[in-house]
Amino acid sequence: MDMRKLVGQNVKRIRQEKGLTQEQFSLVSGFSQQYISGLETGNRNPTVVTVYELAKALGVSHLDLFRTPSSRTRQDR
Amino acid sequence: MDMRKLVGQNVKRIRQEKGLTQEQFSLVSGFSQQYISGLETGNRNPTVVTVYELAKALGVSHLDLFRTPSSRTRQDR
DNA sequence: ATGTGACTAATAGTCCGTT
DNA sequence: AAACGGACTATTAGTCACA
Repeated sequence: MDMRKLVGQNVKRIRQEKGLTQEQFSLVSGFSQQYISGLETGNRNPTVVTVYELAKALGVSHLDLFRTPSSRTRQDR
Repeated sequence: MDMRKLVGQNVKRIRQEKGLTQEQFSLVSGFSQQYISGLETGNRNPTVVTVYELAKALGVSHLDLFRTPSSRTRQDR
C-alpha cells in the first residue's frame, strides 16, 4: 500500500468534491499550491500533523484522508 | 487534537495488548527502541509511511492507529 | 489550473550511552 | 523495561521560478 498516493488521492477527491481548485485550497489551508500539487500526485510523505491540518481545512475527519476505497461506505461515494 | 499523542497512545495500547515490550516491537518493526519510546510519549511526528509500517508490524490496519477513543467501537475495547 | 526541479531550514529517525 | 540526551544523516516542510 502506497500511503503517499492514498492520502494524495483522498485529498484530491475531497477537494474536488468541495469544488475547490488547488489555488483556492491553498488559501484556506495555508499550504502553497505547489505543495498541495506534490501531495496529490503522491510525491510527498506528509507527517500526521500535516494530514490533520489538511483534513481540518477540508472540513473532514483526518480518518477520511486515510481510507482506502474499500474502507469507504457506499454513501461516501 | 494532538496527533502525536493520539498515534502514540494507540501504538502503546496495541503493543501492550500484544504483550510486546518496546524492545521486542523494535525487532519486529525495524524501528529503534528509542524511537518507539519517543513515539509513544507523543514527542514524535511520524510520516504517514512510518505509521503504515508501524501498523503492519502490529498486525492492525493503519486506520486503527488514527482512531480516537470515541471513534473506536465497544468491541475494540 | 496543475506539475516539476531546485533550494534552505526544520525535523524524522539512527546509534551511542545513561537513568 | 522504558525514557532521556547528544551527535549524526536522511528526509520532509515549505517556497520560488517556471513549464
